[in-house]
Amino acid sequence: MKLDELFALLRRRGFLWPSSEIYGGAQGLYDYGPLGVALKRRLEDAWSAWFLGLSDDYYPIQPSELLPEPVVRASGHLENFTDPEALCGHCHHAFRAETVLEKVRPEGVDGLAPSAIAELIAQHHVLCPSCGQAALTVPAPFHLMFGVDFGVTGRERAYLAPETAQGSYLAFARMWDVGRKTLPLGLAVIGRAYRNEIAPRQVLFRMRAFTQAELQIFFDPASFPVPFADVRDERLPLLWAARRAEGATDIEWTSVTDLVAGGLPEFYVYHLAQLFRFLRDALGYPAERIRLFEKSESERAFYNRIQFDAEVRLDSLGGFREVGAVHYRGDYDLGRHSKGSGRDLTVTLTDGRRVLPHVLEITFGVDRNLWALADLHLAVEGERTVFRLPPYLAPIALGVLPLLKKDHGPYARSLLDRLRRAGIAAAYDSSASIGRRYARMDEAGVPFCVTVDGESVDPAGPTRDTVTLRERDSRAQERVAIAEIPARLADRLRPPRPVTAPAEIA
RNA sequence: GCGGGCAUAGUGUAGUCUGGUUAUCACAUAGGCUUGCCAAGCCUAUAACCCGGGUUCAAAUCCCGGUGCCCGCACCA
Repeated sequence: MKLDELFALLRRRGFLWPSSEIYGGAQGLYDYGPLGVALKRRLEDAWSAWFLGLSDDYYPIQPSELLPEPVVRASGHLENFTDPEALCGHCHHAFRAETVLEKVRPEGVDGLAPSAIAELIAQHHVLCPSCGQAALTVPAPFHLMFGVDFGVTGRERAYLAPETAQGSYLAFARMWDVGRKTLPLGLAVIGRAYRNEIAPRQVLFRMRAFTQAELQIFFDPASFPVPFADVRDERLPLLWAARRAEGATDIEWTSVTDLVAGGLPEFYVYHLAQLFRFLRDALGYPAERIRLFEKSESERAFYNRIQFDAEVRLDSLGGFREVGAVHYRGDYDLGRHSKGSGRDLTVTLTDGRRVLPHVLEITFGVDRNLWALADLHLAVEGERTVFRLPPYLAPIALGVLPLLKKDHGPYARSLLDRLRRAGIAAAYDSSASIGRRYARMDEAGVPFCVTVDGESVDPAGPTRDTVTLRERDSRAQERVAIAEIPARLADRLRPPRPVTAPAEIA
């Protein structure tokens, strides 16, 4: 489906729409409606079930979304947007103003206002290094982070977190004390992050406020044991940086054991495989639409030693898009915050060694994956539109429909209540024809419907208290006793957990 | 930010060039009749000219400015 078409459908059904819509919309901001909220929550629950299920030493936390200025100074985020840029109005290339002006002003341009820099460029007739035209302009400084006044004096600054990871680094010391004082220690955050993107575009893929699910694993660089047997038979769809440099774009399915033999650390490959499995097995992305894109040294941030982005091929966005990643960040983060806070963040292990833990980060874009779920599972099949979400992700699990509103409505109402009490996210619909209602349920991704008919309410008959249970994907119907419904659906409404290898028996 | 294109009910559209009655049609939505398990039919209802200014007796229509979206480029620690 094309982007416009998919977005229109999601908006019409109340999954999501542009924020401040009645004012024409706010760029890069989106609101979720009832179905969107429910889908997002189930996606987050599925993520938690999977990644917290990897180890008893991985814990959820919920850090603040507001970071005091010293924190973002230490993390490096503050310095990274202070470089004024010079843009060429002719060829549209962008350059660091400092680079362009290094000959006429060797002391640098730090602290100069954009207007002052523009004046320097004009005075010295600086030409565009790329096309040679005198068309350089200096736009107002671009702030990646949203800064806010903090405290009553207004002199202190705080920033909306540009990534949730920082909260985990800040919480590490506390969680070390709270926990079992062993490594590895994983901290999982599902939270909002904020970036003042230059050009928000492509709906949920470039937002100014978005939700990330991230797992930061702190580990001893000398030893990070993982249950590698759990993934030993897995093959991963890789796109190597070196092969890309040669112009190749084809995916190479490679076994995880070969990856380890090729030099990647076992702990890295294990978690990369788990991310791949989550996308394929829990979110139901077709394996052939997933690829693991290795970032070359120049493409990744300097502190990332190994980075593969998990990408999914989406028709609505015309190609592969990043939906998650695994970063080996070394000791960069704790090192920066150790220096910035003045607090020693090294820990003493049981063998007496003091180490500054390294970080493995598994990051996952919640909104992006919500979009990917819609792109990959929402299908127009002739007259029919079906949202084939895995049942445990469906916003509504069960539709309760009276075949005839008058005759079966009251019974269906009380059935609805009973099923809700059993913990099933059920919805009632009595309007229009039964076929139309099934169609609406299909479009909203409801995996199951029960229909109350004359047989259900027949006081004497043997079919009393039975209903037809309809499955979205097959449209098959079956007559079942009401009492059996919760048990029948329970397994299919629970998100999957990572598969573990059977214990080896000596 | 730059270049190009687009903007009419919830969705898709007619009307715009060539200004002129109450803005077209379909689907969707709500209620009713009918119907007894897959978007059937009939009746009724709700609902739109992106915003601001200008020209004109009169603007959805012409002009200017703005905003938003789409595509490409740039940007995306």
